[in-house]
Amino acid sequence: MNPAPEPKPGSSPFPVAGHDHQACADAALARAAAVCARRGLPLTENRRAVLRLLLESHRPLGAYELVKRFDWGGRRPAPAQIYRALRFLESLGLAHRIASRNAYLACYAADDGCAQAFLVCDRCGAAAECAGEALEAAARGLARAARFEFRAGTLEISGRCPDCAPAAA
Amino acid sequence: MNPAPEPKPGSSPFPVAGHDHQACADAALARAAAVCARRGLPLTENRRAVLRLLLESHRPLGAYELVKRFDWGGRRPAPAQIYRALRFLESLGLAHRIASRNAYLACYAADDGCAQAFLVCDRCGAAAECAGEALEAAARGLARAARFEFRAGTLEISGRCPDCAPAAA
DNA sequence: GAGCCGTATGATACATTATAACGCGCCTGT
DNA sequence: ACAGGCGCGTTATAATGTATCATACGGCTC
Repeated sequence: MNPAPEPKPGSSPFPVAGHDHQACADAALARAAAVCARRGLPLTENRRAVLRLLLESHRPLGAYELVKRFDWGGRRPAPAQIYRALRFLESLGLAHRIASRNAYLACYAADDGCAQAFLVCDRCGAAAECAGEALEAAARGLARAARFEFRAGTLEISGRCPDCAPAAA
Repeated sequence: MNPAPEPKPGSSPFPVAGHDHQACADAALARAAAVCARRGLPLTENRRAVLRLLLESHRPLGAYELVKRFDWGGRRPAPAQIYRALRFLESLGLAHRIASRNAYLACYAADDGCAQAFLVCDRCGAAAECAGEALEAAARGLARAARFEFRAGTLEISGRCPDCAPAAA
């Protein structure tokens, strides 16, 4: 749906202006390992590899894009392989599915069970995750008003990231 | 992803307790006709039929579910037919895509360009659309904080509708 | 160590969801 | 009339996601 070129190397991946990509990815990987350890679940080579790809991209990637990028000594994994890793990562909150794009984004900060928001740039595909009390409150308020039992909520916002906003429509 | 039985005939389609389904659908169809007329776009037989199916169901339907239900004198339309109608309806805000379900829901109230929310029952598949200032404000607030140019936002909340909440997990 | 069980893997096939492409017919404006 | 645009109907195909099954590997008990 979105051929979206990789964001220009120089430009920030949009959430933060001066952003140390490598440090950010390393930290997230370490955190992921800790999360898995705490739960006694293995962060296997496959899972780690998929997470690394997501972290390196810093934007949502489709499952088949992951298949393409997965360099596995010449061969390529079957889709199921990737989906299994994604499901695992999602179940632990280490990655999120961006439903409106059929794509998956690595998680950089743990948020348990609360409504989350994703800002996805229409132009370059960059995405940021965020959450806040206001969103949480709004989501729960809407649910309560409808006598609906809230379980989880995801807000997906499309628009233009700071790098792309000035550019032509 | 969700075989979801049609909600029991007696049970309310969840947003409202005493809900006149027929009147609601008729009103929505009339409103749709008005919207199309105002824009000078034809609400053709196909489009009307698809919208009617969505309205009659009162819950999100997949495109292929619409294909199956589309009674067309014995034959069945090709998916493209349905997708065209859906795209048209969506572009006019007469239907919405529920990305997390790959399904489409008829719209019962016009909301232009603001953040919308959908409450979708995990169990029976019933769905309600709602919107509110709090959500709108939260969405715009998150975007502003990230220096992100807001275009549109959709909040999809999963949980249990009033009919299903009391039922076992 | 031998057998057993649970989980993750690797592979094939398949299901589901969505779009591309093309020609036809209908309407509309001139 | 007739040219152009649009929606339709159709075929084919792309993109996305799952089911299934056999295997491998690690930990456990005996």
